[in-house]
Amino acid sequence: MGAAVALFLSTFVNKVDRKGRVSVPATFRTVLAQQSFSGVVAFPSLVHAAIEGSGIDRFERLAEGIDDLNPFSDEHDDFSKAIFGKAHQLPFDGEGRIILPEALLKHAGITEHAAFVGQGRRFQVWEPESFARHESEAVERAKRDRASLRLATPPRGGDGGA
Amino acid sequence: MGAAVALFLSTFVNKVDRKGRVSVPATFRTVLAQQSFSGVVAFPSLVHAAIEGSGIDRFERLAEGIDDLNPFSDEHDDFSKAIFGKAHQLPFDGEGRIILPEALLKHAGITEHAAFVGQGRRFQVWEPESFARHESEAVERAKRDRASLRLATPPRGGDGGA
DNA sequence: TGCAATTCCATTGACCCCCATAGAATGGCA
DNA sequence: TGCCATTCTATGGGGGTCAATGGAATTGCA
Repeated sequence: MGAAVALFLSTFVNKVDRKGRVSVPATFRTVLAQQSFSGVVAFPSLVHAAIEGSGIDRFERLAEGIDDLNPFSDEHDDFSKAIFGKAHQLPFDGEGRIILPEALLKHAGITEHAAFVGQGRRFQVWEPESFARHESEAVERAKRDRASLRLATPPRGGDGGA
Repeated sequence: MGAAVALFLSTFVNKVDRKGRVSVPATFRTVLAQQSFSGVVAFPSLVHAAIEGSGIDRFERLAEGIDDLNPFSDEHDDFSKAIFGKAHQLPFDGEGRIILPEALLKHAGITEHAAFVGQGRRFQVWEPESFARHESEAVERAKRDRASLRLATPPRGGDGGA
């Protein structure tokens, strides 16, 4: 096997069992297992009904930035509460599963299945149907914005384009 | 045991028993137990009705920082009184509990339950309901200002780490 | 000797480790 | 090229362990 790529790619839907356990996709696991904490760090997305996930390394760096810059500033205090305060360390069990805490499940509306969506350096976990809707809406928005973008472009002198 | 993570994450609400004892969350404890003093250093927050907590190491660094910068300034004097003068060293008992001093309990309005809020390199202890109110505001502000967070994160290339 | 604080012990319930199974993917071999 | 063996992933379940909590016993101090 080649060197594992440190990126989270593609989407996997796994089952949440009766105990609340979910298998983290194997390709995600190989990225996460290399880090100083063997598991996932997860917190509720500030904008979506979804869970944001990444390895601990990302958080260590974030903490450095926040703490070193200004340990007593109010803005950083807010961010700390919104992110660190709501983050959870979710260790892998022997089979590479994690347990999603009640608060996160609720925030994302997850019950039976969880969709792991790769986003490069991090990933999100969604309720599958909710994600499907979000995805199609995103496409719709893209379409619409694309149109308005054209209308918005000021008519340049010269040729109108191809 | 996995590699210990040097970050305080999540929020835990624990009970304060009749003797004033509170269990420090186990994940916090593992961070704190590695340090030169096995316990918590706590002082009243300068801005909130909450207790600021961390390990002794961070406190020592803070002391160095303050002292090195300007040992004879008024600022230094004020800081020393506001923080060092009101700080307490709270040792763990055999079960990993601490006793919060009366002054700190009163400052935070804590009676029956205490919420330990992870903030990365440090943490805060709140009265749970009081925290719930504060938290939703903090999250709102964080949402609004979240663009600036990106600026705070140090631009780091992906280091593999060992 | 009495009060307060610390240490020790006990209980409960949640979580983690171990084992087991099925299906898919991979590789080897004829 | 097709079949079989091996490996790995996803999933299910049971039991041991540890964390949180309460109370008793012991120590220290006035």
